[in-house]
Formats: sequence, C-alpha cells, structure tokens
Amino acid sequence: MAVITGSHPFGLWVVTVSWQGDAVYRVHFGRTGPSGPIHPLIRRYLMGQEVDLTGIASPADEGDGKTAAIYRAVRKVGYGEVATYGEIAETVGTAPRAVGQAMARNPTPLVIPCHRIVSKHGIGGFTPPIEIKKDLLAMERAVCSGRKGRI
DNA sequence: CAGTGTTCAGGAT
DNA sequence: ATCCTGAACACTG
Repeated sequence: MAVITGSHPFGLWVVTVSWQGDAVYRVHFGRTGPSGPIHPLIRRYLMGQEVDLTGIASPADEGDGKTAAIYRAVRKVGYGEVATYGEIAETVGTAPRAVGQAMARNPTPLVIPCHRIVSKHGIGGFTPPIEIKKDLLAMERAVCSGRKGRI
C-alpha cells in the first residue's frame, strides 16, 4: 500500500498532502499540486469547516525529544485559538527559540497547527509565504465568530 | 559551530 | 508610540 499524494485548493494556494490511512506524513503549500485525494478531514478543514485534526497521526509528534513534546503541546491549541512561542515553551519546559525551531521544521502544518503559534508582539514567522498563515488564522476566526453571535 | 518562525530590557527618535 | 540593538535561552544538522 503506497502513500497517497493529493492536493486541494485553499484560496489562491494549493495544499499538497502525502498521507496513508489516518497518518499524514507531509503537508506542503504551493501554487499548484498533483491531482488526487487528500485526507478527508483536511479537505473539510480547507473547505472552511471547524474540524478536529488531533485524530490524525503525524510522525512529527511521535518521539522522545523536546521537539516531539513541543508538537504535542502545539496540537492542544484548539481551532480558532492562538498561543505564543513563550507559552508553548513554558508548557514543555524549554526556551521560546526551541519552539520556533520546531515550528520551522514542522513537516505537517495544519495537522500540527504551527500557524496558531504567534509571536508575542506580532504574528511571528512562517516558512511558506506569511500570507498563508494570515489566511488560515483569518479563516478560523471568521468561522468561530460566524457560529451564532459569539464575539 | 552556526543558525533560527523568540523574548526582554534599554535607549534613541 | 515606534524602532533598533544586544544578549541569553534551547535545539538541530
């Protein structure tokens, strides 16, 4: 059984996902991507539905190192919520820069919501174009505020 | 050893 | 109020 690679549009971008069963191995943003199916939950997420992606397995958060612990902490950040590098660092017991380092090497954005981790003073960084991070956050915020008059 | 998707404090404009 | 430095922290290749 081979790993499936497919893509789905998100705004002006195309999200390419390599996955198999309930495990996602790689997520990549680009202008174009191969035709093929992607993980159902990620597809619904990209279509603007509030879905819980914590059920998806990612090789990144399995391990013994600090990085894996950071990824697990990041995954606890819920849909439409944000946390700072410093908060994640304090949870795991490490330094903010280690969190940034881990985010920069995140193999599976969305599954591990690195876009919800922002700098204390601004939006923070993002290895693909920062526009994507802004769009993702804007979408989640819109969905959350859209559900029955809450904030 | 060097490079980060940080953070904090200080000082200048 | 905004912007710039410099320093210290933890982790990975």
